[in-house]
Amino acid sequence: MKKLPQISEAEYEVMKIIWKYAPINTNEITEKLTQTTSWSPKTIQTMIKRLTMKGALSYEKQGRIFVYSPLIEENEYVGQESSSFLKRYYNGDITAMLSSYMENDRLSDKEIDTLRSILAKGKGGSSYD
Amino acid sequence: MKKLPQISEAEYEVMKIIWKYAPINTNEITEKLTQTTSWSPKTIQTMIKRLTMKGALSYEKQGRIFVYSPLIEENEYVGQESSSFLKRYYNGDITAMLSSYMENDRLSDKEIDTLRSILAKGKGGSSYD
DNA sequence: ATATTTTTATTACATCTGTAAGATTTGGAG
DNA sequence: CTCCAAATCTTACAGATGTAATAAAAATAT
Repeated sequence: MKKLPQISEAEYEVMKIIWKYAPINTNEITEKLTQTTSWSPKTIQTMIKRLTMKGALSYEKQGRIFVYSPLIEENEYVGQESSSFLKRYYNGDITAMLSSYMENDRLSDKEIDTLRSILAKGKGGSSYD
Repeated sequence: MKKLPQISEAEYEVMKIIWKYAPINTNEITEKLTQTTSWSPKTIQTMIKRLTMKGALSYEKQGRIFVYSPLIEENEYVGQESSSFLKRYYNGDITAMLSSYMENDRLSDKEIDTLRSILAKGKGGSSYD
């Protein structure tokens, strides 16, 4: 697997918009983000620029404006971040995370149910031989 | 819940040692960390200093040396980080994370089994009334 | 008491990030 | 063809982080 670029927290917010709406131009990105954040258009501009420099975005010139598309997949990126998060805080063990959530009562009954049914779809129950 | 200090990635490595071995002095911390990292003792010193300034560590002078103890709980800190991770990447929904792991075949059979049994301990199965 | 060693404190510096302002380029109006 | 408004590019700057080196303080040996 190729090495994904390092994306900061604020940059990630920009990526989310682009993943959702690409191809999308600067103004549209700015419009979406000013609704959910307090960033100035200049700040958003900087984020977009940095993301293209980092190789996270490609753009196509359409007349005067640039239209952006992601160069990395959301799925892949989130997967990488998840795995590095688990490694750092749970020794790479997702069962340890769940376990900790259970023990600290951070799961609602509904969530437990949902998790059970997600896991039920797995390859065979544990009672098979 | 009180606001925990912001701890960087490298600082967190230091915290892990202290959580595990506290009360522990500088030399012992340095010894442990040079075994697992490539940091110079000076660097480790800086981390310790910053952590005390941030209010993550307390120390007690024992003659010439300082002996450190954590001021924040590992559990609490990891919990906070987990929750902010989930919020950022899975909209705060841990079931979404698990779901994504299932769908991308990132769980081994063994892990699925373990997860099932962790969840089995929850309050009543979904098939009860 | 003083020199030496050990420990802690101060300073350094480049990169990354958040947060923009200012400069420049260029497509479109006239 | 020229000028303007819009879009992009360059520059700025403070705080956090990684990574130490240097300076100062203090305890111990002599």
